[in-house]
Amino acid sequence: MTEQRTGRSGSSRGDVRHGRADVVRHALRVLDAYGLESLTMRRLAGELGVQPSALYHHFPNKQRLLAAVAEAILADRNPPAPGEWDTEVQVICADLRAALLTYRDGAEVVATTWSFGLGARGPYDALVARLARSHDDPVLVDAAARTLLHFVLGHVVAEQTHTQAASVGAVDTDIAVLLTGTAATYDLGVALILDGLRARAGEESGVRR
Amino acid sequence: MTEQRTGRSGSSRGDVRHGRADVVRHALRVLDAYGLESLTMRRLAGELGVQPSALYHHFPNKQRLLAAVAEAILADRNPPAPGEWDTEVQVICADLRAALLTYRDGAEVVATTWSFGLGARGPYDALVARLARSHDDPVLVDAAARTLLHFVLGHVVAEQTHTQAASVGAVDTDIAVLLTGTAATYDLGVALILDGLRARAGEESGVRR
DNA sequence: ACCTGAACACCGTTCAAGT
DNA sequence: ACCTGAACACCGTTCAAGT
Repeated sequence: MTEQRTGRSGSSRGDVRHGRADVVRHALRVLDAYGLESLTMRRLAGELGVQPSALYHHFPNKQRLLAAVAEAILADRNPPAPGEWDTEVQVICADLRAALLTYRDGAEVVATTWSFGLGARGPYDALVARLARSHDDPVLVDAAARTLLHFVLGHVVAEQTHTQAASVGAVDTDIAVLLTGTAATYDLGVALILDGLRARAGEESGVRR
Repeated sequence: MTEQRTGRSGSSRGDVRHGRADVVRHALRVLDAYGLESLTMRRLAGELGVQPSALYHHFPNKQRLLAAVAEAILADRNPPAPGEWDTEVQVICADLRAALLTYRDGAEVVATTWSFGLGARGPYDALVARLARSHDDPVLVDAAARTLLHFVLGHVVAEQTHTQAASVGAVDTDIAVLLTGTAATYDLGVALILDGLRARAGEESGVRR
C-alpha cells in the first residue's frame, strides 16, 4: 500500500526505474489478471515499460522470480488464536487456502516453488512448529505436516484450475464441482488427516495440546 | 522390446509412417531419457523423423498428447489381492507410486493431466471403488480418495523433482531427503489418512471390510 | 543500480498442399 | 491416414554497452 517512489531527482516520465519490490508487485498484478501462463518475462517487462533483459538485474532466472512471487502470496499470515492443537492446525490450513485463493493460480505458483525447493517453506514450518508443541514424535510431526501440505496444495490447485476452466466455458460448473469437490471437501480432508494424527499419536507416546 | 514395424508394403527406409501408439511410445522414451521439460512437440517430432505439424494429426494439442502419455504411465495396473479394505488401499497407493516412478517426471505428467481434468482418473476411480465396498458414506469415500490422491501425487512429484535436482548436483542428497522425506514418510502419510478414515467411519455408520 | 539493443536458440500451432 | 514446408506469434536467456 504505502509504496514510495524511489525516484532520484527530477526524472522525466518514461524512464522510471524499478526496484525488486516493484517487479514482484507488477508480477502479482499480471498473474492475477491474466494467469500464470501469461506471466512471461517478456510480458512482465512490457508491463513495466522495460526491456526483458532488465529483469535479470533483479532475478537470475524466471524460476527465482516466481519464487519471490510465491513468497509475496504467502506473506503476512497471522498466527491462529491459541487453542487446542487440532483447531489451530485447521485454522492454519484454512488461512493458507485463503492466501492461495487471493491470486489467480496462486496455488500453482506456491506448489511449484515448494516442490523445486526454492522457498515457500512458511506453511510447512508453521505446521511443524505448531504440531511439535503438542506431539513428541518428530517423524510423525513431519509426516503429518507434509500430508497436510500436499493435500492443501493439491486441492487448491485443482480448485483454481477448474474454476478457470469453467469461467472460460470449457467445462460446465457441475463437472468442475464433481472433479474438484466442494469447499466442504476441503475441511473434511483436513479433518481426516487430523483424525489420523490423533489416532496415531494416541497409541504412541504423549500428546499434550 | 518386441517392436514390430506397422509398415505397409515395401516402403523405403526414411518415409516411415507412425500411428498414435508409436507417437506415445516415443514420447515415453523422450520423457524418461530427458525429462518433461525436454518433451517438446518439435523434439518429439525430430525423434520420430517427422515435421512438428505431423503430430497434430494425432493430437489436437500438446496437453492432450501429455494426457495420452499419462494414461500410458498408468496402464496395466493389476488389482490388489482381496483383503481388508485398508491393506488393499495401501497396496493400490504403493502400486500407483511404483507406476509414477517408472518414468522420469511421471508424477508431474499425471498430476497436471488429472488437475486439468483431461484424464488420469484411473487411480481415483480405483480408490473410490474399493472404499465404497467397505464404507457407506459417499462423501467420506470421495474425500478420502481425493486426500490420498493429492498426497500421493504431491509426494512423488517432490521425490522426482529432488532426485533430479540432486543428480544434476544442484542440491546435495541430504537436503533432498530433508525436503522430500524418506520412502517411509510415504507409507506413514498414507497410513495417517487411513487412520483418519477409520476414526471417522467408526463414529458414523457402518464399516464392512 | 538499473537499463538498452540485439542476438541466440528455441517454443506451440496453423494451414495449404501433397501421397 | 499420414506427412511436408513455410509461416505466425511467441518464449527464456546472454552479453556488451550505456547512465
